[in-house]
Amino acid sequence: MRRIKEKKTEVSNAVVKRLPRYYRYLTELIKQNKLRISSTELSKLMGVTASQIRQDLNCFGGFGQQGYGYNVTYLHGKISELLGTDEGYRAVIVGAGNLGRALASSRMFDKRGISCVALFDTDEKLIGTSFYGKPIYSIKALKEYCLENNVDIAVLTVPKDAAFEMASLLSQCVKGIWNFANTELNPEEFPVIVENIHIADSLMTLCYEIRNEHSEEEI
Amino acid sequence: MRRIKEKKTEVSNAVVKRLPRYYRYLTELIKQNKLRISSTELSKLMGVTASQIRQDLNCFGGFGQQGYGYNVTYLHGKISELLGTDEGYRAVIVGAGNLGRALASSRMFDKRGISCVALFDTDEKLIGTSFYGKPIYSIKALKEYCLENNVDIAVLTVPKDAAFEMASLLSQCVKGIWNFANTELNPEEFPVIVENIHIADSLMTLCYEIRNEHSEEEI
DNA sequence: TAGATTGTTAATCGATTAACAATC
DNA sequence: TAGATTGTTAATCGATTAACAATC
Repeated sequence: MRRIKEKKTEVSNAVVKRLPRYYRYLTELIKQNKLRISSTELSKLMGVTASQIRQDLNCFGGFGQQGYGYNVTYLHGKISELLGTDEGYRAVIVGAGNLGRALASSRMFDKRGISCVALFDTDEKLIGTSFYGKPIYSIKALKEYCLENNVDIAVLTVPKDAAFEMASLLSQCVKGIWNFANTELNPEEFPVIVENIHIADSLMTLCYEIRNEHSEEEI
Repeated sequence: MRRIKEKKTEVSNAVVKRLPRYYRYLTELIKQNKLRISSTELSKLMGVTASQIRQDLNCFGGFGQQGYGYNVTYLHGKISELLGTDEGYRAVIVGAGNLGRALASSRMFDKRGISCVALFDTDEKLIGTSFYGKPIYSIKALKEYCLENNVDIAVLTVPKDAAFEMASLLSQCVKGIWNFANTELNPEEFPVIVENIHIADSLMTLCYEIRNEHSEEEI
């Protein structure tokens, strides 16, 4: 029998949510042919403290070198690994409406080592066609397709009312659901990883800030 | 001379970012004809503590009543107000690509009291046409249009390279920029409210979790 | 070696939770 | 009135920052 758990006292959610941002900045630095960077320099670029950067990275092990800083390519590689970009994850988009198609046409997946392999919909007019080189299949074929093709991730862009049922089905054939449907899927109810995304929440935050900025002046 | 500031010791960002979620749950409760709700009941529904709900709401004043709880419609109205849904904000979409059109076709804006009035692009083939009843204009007309039509919000869905220049222009004619471009606009550099949104970050978080869930088993 | 910068511990800060008096 | 539940203060918890010894 092996050891019980790897997790080094379980990395906090706050840290995990910052990883993609590090990933983006490091990708940019590589493009600029930057070879090394210190936590202080990166902190200025990103608008965070150097302490936070060192603390964050050390949750996963020592990626830097005293007196030198961090090797940009090496660090980028390590963070990519943490985020699973080298796992060759495969994704499908469930719901070929405007949002589903916008996601399908973006280079977001490719850039992160994920293959977006197909779309699924109920619309007979769409089934059998393709979009940006990706086939659109009937939702009836979804489960079988995912199991046979080792699909890891389902991007859920169906109408609210269909979301729960679809998530139940997907729980049986994928590892994670990226949910754009305008309803929250309670992660406890599904035996897979669920990430709910509510784009409009950020729009409302923006409105809150606009409103507050301007009401201050009136007082 | 009036008082210096309204702000009741400035509501924390953590609280503000939770408001849209309360808003969504309350909208749902109204649909279900629920008249009143206690913080305990709502906490179970949302998977947070009752303490947090009461604490959050009290940043903005007493919306409840001892011994009774919260009137759903009243509370929904108060939160709507905080989020500016009754301000009649007007938005334009800058960039009529797949994402821009997906946003333009969604009911997200209407549902939150925001009028999405037009799209802008550089593509001559699109200029002069309309999409979901919204006109598509040349980006050359952007500034003048925003000023003349009292546009409050610009949704930025242009390619990365054009984002900075566009944001500088928009700073002169709108109150807030909702930035989907794959680059971060430093809010300090622009004299308007900027909300950067990186959809793919949430996808990467999902990948991180999938990867960690499954690697645990191997140990 | 001297200088730089990490890794890591300890101190601080802020956010969350618990508790309960106020009051409907 | 008695019961329920808020508003609010105090206690706890966790996350961020500061400091510095380790070391490249």
